[in-house]
Amino acid sequence: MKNYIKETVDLKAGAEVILKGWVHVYRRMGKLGFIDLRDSTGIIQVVCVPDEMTQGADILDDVRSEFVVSIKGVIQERGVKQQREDQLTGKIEILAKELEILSESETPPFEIVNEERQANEELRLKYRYLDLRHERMAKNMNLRHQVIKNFREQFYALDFKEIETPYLSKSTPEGARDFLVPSRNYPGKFYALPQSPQQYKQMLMVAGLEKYFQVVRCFRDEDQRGDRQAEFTQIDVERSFVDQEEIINMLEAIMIKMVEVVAPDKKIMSVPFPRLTYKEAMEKYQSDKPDLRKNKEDKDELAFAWVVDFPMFEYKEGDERWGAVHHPFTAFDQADLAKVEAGDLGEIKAKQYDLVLNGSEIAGGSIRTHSAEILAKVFKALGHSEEEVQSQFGHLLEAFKYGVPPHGGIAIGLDRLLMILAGEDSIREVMAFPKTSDNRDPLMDSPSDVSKAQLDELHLSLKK
RNA sequence: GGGGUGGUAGUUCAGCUGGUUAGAACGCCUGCCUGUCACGCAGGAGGUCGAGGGUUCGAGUCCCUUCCAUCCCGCCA
Repeated sequence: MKNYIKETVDLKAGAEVILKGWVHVYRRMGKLGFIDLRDSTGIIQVVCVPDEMTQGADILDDVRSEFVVSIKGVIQERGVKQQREDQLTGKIEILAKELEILSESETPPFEIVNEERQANEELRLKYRYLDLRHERMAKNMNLRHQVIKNFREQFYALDFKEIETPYLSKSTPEGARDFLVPSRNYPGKFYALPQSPQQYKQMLMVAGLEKYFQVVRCFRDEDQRGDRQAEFTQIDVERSFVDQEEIINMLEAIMIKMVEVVAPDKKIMSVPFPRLTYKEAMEKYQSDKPDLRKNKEDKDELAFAWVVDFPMFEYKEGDERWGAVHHPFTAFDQADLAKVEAGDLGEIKAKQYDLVLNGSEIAGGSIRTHSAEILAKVFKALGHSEEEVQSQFGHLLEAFKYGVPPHGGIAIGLDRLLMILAGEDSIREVMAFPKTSDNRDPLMDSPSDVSKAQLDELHLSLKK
């Protein structure tokens, strides 16, 4: 057992403690040794005076940065001149009685103590376990934990059920490229990693769960950006018997409370969140994710805004075909059904809503079309053949024949939200093990070659 | 797929119109130091200047090729 460093501030002078952690900084003053000891909860100064030590005085010469050590000692108040107001443990220190080296460390490839100078990202990712020792990264990981914990608690309190959906799923034609997983048992067939649990959560609504949420990984095989990763995390939410207004109000309340609890120093610009139509946003800000901050330099400013009334369909110039702006399951006004049937897709508004924060889209959702009949018309308007629709969406259309509640939902882009809360410029700074901009993982060295035997088992051969 | 920027010590960088032995800071190693706190002081090690080719009396510097990194556009229902 050990005492955690943050607990030491609650103990009285003279109390005996056993601390275990990493040597953050080691200062040698002749025979004296000062160890700034770091553990997951903080940093505290340990004074090693050989005459006071019953064990380990002989290894004071051997201690180096990032060694893992165990220290038995007593808490003592610092002299008045030695007190440090800016540190949590700045008024106390540990007088070491016993020192033991539990594990040595080679000199790290970059400095852990110096936070200002960042090594290049490739190197940081290769030694991510060292990079995460940086105070800033440790803070970001803690923030990530706190935000997920807070969302979970709020959804639990609202009686939402947390249900997991499969990662081995089915390839879908719309949207981003899928990551494919070859099937061993079915030669030539593939699973796909989900771009989102969209269809599963809708079927959970058919199942009668009414309130679902999940902290879920999503996968999209597209090129990366500062705010985009091939795999990322969503807080995915779906609810039955709701309209757009109810989803918006629910998420807005959750978001406000989360900020209050987790990031109390942040200032939300306006409550309730402003609402703009897609048209207004494009006309006023030339963007469907406008940045409404007054002072863009102020990292504590949070300007949330809802963007609503998105167009249902858009013409994809590259592909020369119509596609759904959000996805084909998005609902639209019944009055526009005739236009859909006629293929007049330009002016139809979707029951879709995006939550924007400081110029980033951090959540998006819609009310879904729960009529198999209407969905079939949408697919037809988008140019999907009967067979295609049956093979890709047949299961959902089938499900909708058995008493489907009206439903809708939203998904929060957790990483982007965290990026903004942490004041980071890249989503990678709030992910423990992100990939590089070209989708590699320098730490695990993936993607990697696989053996001929593995390929054979999967009925695959590589093109030359 | 396209464009921008970059690659010099372990790390972050400087290195001018080509010119003598390629520098700084931090880190690392050795020694000194009983109140330091990113301690200090003294000394030291550490470089195929991404790689290959070319121009030149001479290339870290100019040219070509190539590799790598990074940001953006395309792409991201």
